[in-house]
This record gives sequence, C-alpha cells and structure tokens, in this order.
Amino acid sequence: MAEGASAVAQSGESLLFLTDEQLRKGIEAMFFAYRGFTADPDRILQDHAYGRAHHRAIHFIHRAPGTTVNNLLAILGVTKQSLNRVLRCLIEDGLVESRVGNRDKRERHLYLTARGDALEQQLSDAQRERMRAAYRAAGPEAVAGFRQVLEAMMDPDMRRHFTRLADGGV
Amino acid sequence: MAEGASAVAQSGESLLFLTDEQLRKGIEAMFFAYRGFTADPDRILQDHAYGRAHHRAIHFIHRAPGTTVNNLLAILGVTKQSLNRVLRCLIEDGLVESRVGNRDKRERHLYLTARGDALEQQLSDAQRERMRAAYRAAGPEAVAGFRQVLEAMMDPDMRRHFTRLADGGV
DNA sequence: CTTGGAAAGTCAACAAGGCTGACATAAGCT
DNA sequence: AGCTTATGTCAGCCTTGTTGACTTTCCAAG
Repeated sequence: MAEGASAVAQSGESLLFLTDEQLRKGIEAMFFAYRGFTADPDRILQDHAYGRAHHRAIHFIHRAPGTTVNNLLAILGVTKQSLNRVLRCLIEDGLVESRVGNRDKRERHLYLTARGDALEQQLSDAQRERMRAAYRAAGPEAVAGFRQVLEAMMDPDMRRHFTRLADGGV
Repeated sequence: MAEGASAVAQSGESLLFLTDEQLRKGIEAMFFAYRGFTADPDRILQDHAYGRAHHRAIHFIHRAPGTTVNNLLAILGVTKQSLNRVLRCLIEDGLVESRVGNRDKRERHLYLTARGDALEQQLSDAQRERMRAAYRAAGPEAVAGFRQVLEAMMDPDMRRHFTRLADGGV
C-alpha cells in the first residue's frame, strides 16, 4: 500500500517525490494547512457576524478596486445570487460602495469604504502574520517552491485570474 | 501600498520574500490552488450525491482504519453532530463499517467496506493525479519547499495530527 | 456495588453559503 | 426595434456547519 504504481516504472532519476505516499502527504498537508490559513480571519469575522464569503469579497475588492460584479463572479467562482447576498449585506453595512459605470452604465464598480478598508486591514494583517511566520520559518527557497507547486495546482482559468492579479493590473 | 512595513526595517539579508506584497500573493495562491485541489473530487462526489464532508471522512478512515469517532472528530475539527450525520449516511449506504470496540465497548471503530474503498480509490486517484502533475511540473526541490511552508502554516494541534498520520502509525 | 463521567448516538432548531430557476430592469449593440 | 449583457432580486432547496438537550452504554474509582 505504501509505494504507488507511479514509482514502480520510474527511470534512473529520483522520482520518489511522485510516489502515492508522497502525494498523499501533500494532500493532507493542503487540508491541514488550509485550516490554519483561514483560522485567524474566521475568528475575526465571527465578531462582526460575517463569514468567509464576506472576507473573499472584501479581499478581492480591496485587491482590484473598481472591479465589476461580473469580474468578481469570475474570480470567486460562485453564482451571482450567492455573491449578491454577500454584497448587498456589505453595501448596507457601509463597507462597500457600488458606483454605476461611466462608459457602461449597466456595470457596477465596487470600492471599499473607509470602514471596509479598516476591516480588510484587520483581516489581512492577521492572515499575513501567520503567512509571514510560515515563510520565515521555511525560508526563501521553500517559499519559491511553495508558490510554484500552488500555481501548478490551479485550474487554468483560476491561474489566469491569479497571474492577472499578481502581475499588477486590475 | 506595494511594499509593506515588514520590508522597511529589514537587515542586510534579502528579506524581500517577506514583503506584504509577496505574502498577499501567497495568500491568493492558497485560495486559488485550494479550489483546484478540491475540484476533481467534488465532481466525482456529485455523481454519488455526496459532499466534501463525506470525502473527508472517507479519506481519514482509509488513512487510519479502525480509528474511533472521537479521533476522527479531533482530526476533522467539527462537532460530533456534524460528523454523525455524514457517518450515518455512509454506514447506511454500506461504505463504512462501525464496529464496537473490544477493550472499550463504548467506542466505535470505523472501517471502509469494499464499496467504501472503491470510492476512496476513485476520489484519491483523481486528487493525486492533479497533485502529481503539479509536483512533476514544479520539481522535487519545489515540492520540498511546498511541504515545509504548508507545515509551518498549520495550527500546532493540526500539525500533531498531520505528523502522526504521516509518520506511519494509526 | 454504586456512581460519576466519558463515549457515542439522537433529536430539534438554526445559520451560512452554496445552488437553480424565474423574472425585472436598464443599457448597450446591431 | 429587437437581441444581448449586466445586474439585482425573489423563492426555494441542499449541504454542512453550529448549539442545546437528552439517552444509552459502559469503564473505573470510590
């Protein structure tokens, strides 16, 4: 059960990192790490009666101010009804502002208000703090590998969104 | 806004990988990668009218056959009512067997049936396939770094469970 | 041998956050 | 004028998490 079929037919090079056992460890590491990844923001959100869905919306509006609802939908990969519920709540609470588009008046452009920005700060400070500790503990080379593997794991569509956000532009 | 305060007060060494910008990219990479990570199993589960919660239970029962309900609760980090609903369903459907403990007859020891094992295979095959592709694309050094950062990101409790599972024993 | 407490199961109620389907409105495009 | 797009909204459903209350079973300490 330990070493999978993939390792059996390996060539001379060391492909032991591709054994089923190694892959399984990676899978479990993803599971446990993601729990840690969301733990700190989750605690903060509870105090504000928000959930992860609100966090995601806030994060990406902060990240790409003026983004449209449609763009946000594509990034988050949920239905507009799901997003709308969250967005309506954030707008009513005065964390997000929705401005009608100039060129295309059908579009709504989303911005964080001062209060929205404050919560975003609080959330991302907490999340970055854990990330920073993990990065520091693992070192720069490990971080580079971490990023490489994560990027390779994404669906192509998601990778497009990711690199578009990462490489500067809205 | 680009480079965070953490980078300002850095020493002579290159700590640029700890800038807020780099950390934010890592955070977004986790978000997008986790979506890919769960995408393939999610598709399979839909055909069987199960959800991610069922997958998690099946995964860890496969991983530690004979585990008790309490142990599973600690690993999954949910309430017993939540787990029980999922578990009852899996037992009724004949994917999981619940045996009364020998030493302590209050405990239930959980095992996958042949059918449960078949579904586990199908799910983990799909998930491993994506993982394998990502590992192969990134290379062994990147994978080592990936694992290091993930482990550093876990809560200590979760890291305990992780290493206990990874280092062999039930 | 009794009793306290742990392990497990169950019921009920609820909330967040996904989903689908249907429909309305406004605006852009042909 | 008519089709399409972007958005919002209503209603209803599902999964999966929560809390609280309660029961049964059973180990173990007094």
